[in-house]
Amino acid sequence: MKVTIGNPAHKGTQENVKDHFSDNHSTNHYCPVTDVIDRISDKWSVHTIIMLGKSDKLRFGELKKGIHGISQRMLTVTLKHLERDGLLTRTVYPQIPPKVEYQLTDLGRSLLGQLVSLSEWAAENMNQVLRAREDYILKNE
Amino acid sequence: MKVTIGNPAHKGTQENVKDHFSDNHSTNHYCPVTDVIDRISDKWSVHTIIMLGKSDKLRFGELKKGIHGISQRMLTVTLKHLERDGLLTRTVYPQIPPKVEYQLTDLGRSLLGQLVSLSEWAAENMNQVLRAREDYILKNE
DNA sequence: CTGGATCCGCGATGATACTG
DNA sequence: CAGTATCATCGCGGATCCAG
Repeated sequence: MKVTIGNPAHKGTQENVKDHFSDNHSTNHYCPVTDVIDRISDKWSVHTIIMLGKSDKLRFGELKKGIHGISQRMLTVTLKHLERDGLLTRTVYPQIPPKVEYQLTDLGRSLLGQLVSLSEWAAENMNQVLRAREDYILKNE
Repeated sequence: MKVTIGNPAHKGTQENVKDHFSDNHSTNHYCPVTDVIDRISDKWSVHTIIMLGKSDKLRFGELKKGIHGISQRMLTVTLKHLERDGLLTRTVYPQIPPKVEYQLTDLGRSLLGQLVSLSEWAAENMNQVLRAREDYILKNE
């Protein structure tokens, strides 16, 4: 079987899948795939990165206002995680009232590229997914 | 909704981000990004898709054995979700003992491409992330 | 062999109140 | 403005038992 990949920049995909799979499941050692999944498994992280990808620098309040539905606490936690992982920088201006700006690092922007690619996939294929769900419901009743 | 098609790589990223951002946060309507995030936010889904991407067709037991750490229940739930969303097919062979085979659909394989790309990003950049974490720890003590 | 059904603990998350 | 601290909840996911 041959896997057809949309991104021509990567060759030998089948082997890569195998490699990553081996890394994931054959040992109990550190697994980069699991790690990155853990990072983006939190939807707030994804929304935050995409948000910063749009606007370069943003303040805490701007992020809170822009990311629909996020609580103050989760925004704080999310930003701390992303900063810890080197995906964004946190700049504090020592003034009253406080001002803090967040900005993607180069690393963060490279991940942004992946997430945009993923969101494009979502936009292109969501109709198929929705139709599959309808068929599934019809089939099981 | 307009989406820029083609190799996403890193060109034109800013504009695409803006489009998707508008879709995501400016309205309360259906959001494909949130939807796809919900799908891959579950690490078992990702592992399952990658697993199937490696081996074409797999039986329940083979998946269970291959995906390290997954429980029977979560594998069942995960497979049901993926089938419902049209990402894989479930083929039952009416025999005793039962035999069920799972296989990615074309849609599933196209998502596999995205996930492989993401895992490649993870493999290439995990060292930077790990170093950032160490620095973060050192900085905060 | 391939699940379905049930119970349940725990971590993630939201809400709220408070602070420099 | 930009958080911190605390509490309550709620759903994910593991364990277990059962069935076709």
